[in-house]
Amino acid sequence: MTTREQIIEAADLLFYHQGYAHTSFSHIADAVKISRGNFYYHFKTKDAILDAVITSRLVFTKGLLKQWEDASTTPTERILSFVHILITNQDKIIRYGCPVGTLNAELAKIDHPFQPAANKLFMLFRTWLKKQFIQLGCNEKADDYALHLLARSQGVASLANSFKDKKFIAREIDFMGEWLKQCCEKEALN
Amino acid sequence: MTTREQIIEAADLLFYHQGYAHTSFSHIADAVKISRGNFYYHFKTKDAILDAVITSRLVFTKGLLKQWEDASTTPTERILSFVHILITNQDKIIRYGCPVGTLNAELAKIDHPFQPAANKLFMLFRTWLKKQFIQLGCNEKADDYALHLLARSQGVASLANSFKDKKFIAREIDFMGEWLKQCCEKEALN
DNA sequence: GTCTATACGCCGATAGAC
DNA sequence: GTCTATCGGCGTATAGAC
Repeated sequence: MTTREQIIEAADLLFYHQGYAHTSFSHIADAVKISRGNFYYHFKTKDAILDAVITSRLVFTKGLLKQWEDASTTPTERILSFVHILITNQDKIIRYGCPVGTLNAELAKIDHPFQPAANKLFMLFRTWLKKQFIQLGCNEKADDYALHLLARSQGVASLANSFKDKKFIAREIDFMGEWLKQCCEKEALN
Repeated sequence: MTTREQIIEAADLLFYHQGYAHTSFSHIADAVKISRGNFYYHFKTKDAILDAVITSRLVFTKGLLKQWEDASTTPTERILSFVHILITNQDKIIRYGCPVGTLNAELAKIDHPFQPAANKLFMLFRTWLKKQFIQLGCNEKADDYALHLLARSQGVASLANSFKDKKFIAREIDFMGEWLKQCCEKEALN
């Protein structure tokens, strides 16, 4: 792995764990075990690292969605794959929150020029979920439902992070499963 | 209003608008129009201001809940009062997110000793909502429903902040109203 | 209570040797 | 490509005059 890739990986993790504002060049340089001076050979500004981290996360997320796409045959199963990241990543979520949500919130708060770029991460999930709901037959409401499920997941991540409660996550996943079932039944009537 | 109170008010606003980490003594001193030196007469450390701000928000929130309690006669109406802050404060939420959620997220991320104190704000809403659901007749599920509604609100605030979308907020409020109606009907059957 | 002056460290960023 | 040395600015925090 090149030094540049190592920097992006370390910055990605530190931005998630400590937040963007709180992470300094020294933190990243220490993590990669290079000097601060060398650091500037690879990235001129802090924003340049953020840009690279967001791009890297976008690539990773596209791969993840593709993987869910290939692993399941029905849209319901695919939507449940999305919901289940709350379980898979529950320890990290309880400790650091949702990586997408917390980055967006932080950048929005300081009015950072890259907030729209970070929002593309949400957009990936939104359009992917919308596609699944269209396949379920909810044509006009597909985008509304996609945003709804995204919001529910964000809310669960946010409260799980504040209350440090795993049982709450499990309960909410059940609620989301019931809601999804209701959606399917409603569509079956039409 | 005393200088101390002015400082707390200015810090409260700045912590909400810019975040805790990003707000410096200079920012607050400028807002109150006092010198940095004078500042330290009132608060020795930055954490001391945070402590005062959290206490102030707790007092304000208790007053708000009491107000909702007095203004409505049915638990359903009271719960809807809670839901409607998303509309009342929608401009601020779109710009800065939820003041409770974003503070909790920020403090959790830097592992700040006052994160549990900030979580008391969520706890106020949780126990108040639980009380309303008990009055609705959902005894065993009251706390689950309280956390559920809190999570839904957090999710809406989070995505509204990222996508800057008012129509989304209105739609989700409708969904929450439907959900609440379903809760009532379910209890009426028992 | 309020001010100015000041200490000291960490920040992002640059210059230049190897 | 990697390093050390260094800059100017801002951060928290203190001392002491008024």
